[in-house]
Amino acid sequence: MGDDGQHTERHDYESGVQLEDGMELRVWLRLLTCTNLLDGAARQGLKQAADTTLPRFDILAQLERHDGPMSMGDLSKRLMVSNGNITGLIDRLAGEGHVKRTPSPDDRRVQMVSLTRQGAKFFGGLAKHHRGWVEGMMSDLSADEMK
Amino acid sequence: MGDDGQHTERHDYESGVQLEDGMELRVWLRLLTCTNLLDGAARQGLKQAADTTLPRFDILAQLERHDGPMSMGDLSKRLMVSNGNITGLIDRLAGEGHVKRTPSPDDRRVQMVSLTRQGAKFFGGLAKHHRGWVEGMMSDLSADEMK
DNA sequence: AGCATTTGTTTTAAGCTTAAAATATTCTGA
DNA sequence: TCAGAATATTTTAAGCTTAAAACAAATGCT
Repeated sequence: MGDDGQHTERHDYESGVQLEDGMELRVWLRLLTCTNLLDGAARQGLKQAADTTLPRFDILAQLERHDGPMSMGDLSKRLMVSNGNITGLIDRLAGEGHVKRTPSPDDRRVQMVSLTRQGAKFFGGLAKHHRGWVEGMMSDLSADEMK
Repeated sequence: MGDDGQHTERHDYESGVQLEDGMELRVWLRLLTCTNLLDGAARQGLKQAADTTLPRFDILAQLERHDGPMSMGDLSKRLMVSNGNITGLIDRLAGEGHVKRTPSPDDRRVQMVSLTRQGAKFFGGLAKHHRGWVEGMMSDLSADEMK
């Protein structure tokens, strides 16, 4: 397959005429493309390793770090995504038995979410795998650069 | 590439137990969150300014830059997304009158996509607006850093 | 107490994304 | 020539995401 014939193509838009005109725009688009690629790689890894997804991983990570139940709203704020989004993700994670919902005793509007034992165990293995992957990818960053 | 990676890890014992343990993972998650936020901001801007989306913008940008029809496959490779994805996006852009499909005369499997006059005009205004936005966001990057 | 506002969650509608299956067409080698 | 492999696109099923509407419950004000 001729997948690698990109060198010739790359030449024509990085050395083009309006270099300074669209510079920021191009950086921006390139940046988006890069993060999309990394994202895709992570997604594939999680899918293959444990048949799960990045958003679910994020939620498990958040719950594990918090060490105690969190409300739907807490999760929504912490992960900075819409609350409707959290509802669906927790539905699926609960269906898999990784988390459970418990109505708050203080406020009947609130659902508290916590890791099940199974979920904690699952995340343990997952984090180990994923950490290795991320470390490999970041091996060229020093500790300072990370900050 | 492994300049100083090992050294830093070895000397991290002084700063708490799990600091080095989850560092990369945390950087990774933070990074994802950040790009999601930027992405969301861009999405909102495009939505409000022109009732369009980032993926559609990307396609228009690609078509404008290429200056001539591109096949579905070209777009798919260039934007590095699945071809099924392109199909849907082009459907919508065509519905809006911004692009048009033309069967290739050479290969009856191929659909060539090109900007309509309306699409080119639309993208003109869009790029102007979006460039301003991106420039504002990148005002703290030097030209070297962009590369 | 009673009514309006606010807050927490879910539902809905629309769009983005992928992987995999289905189609249609072209290319290739016996 | 013609069957099988490769290529280009579309379709399908599933999941993620958001904004906005709908609900439910708590809070505040009079």
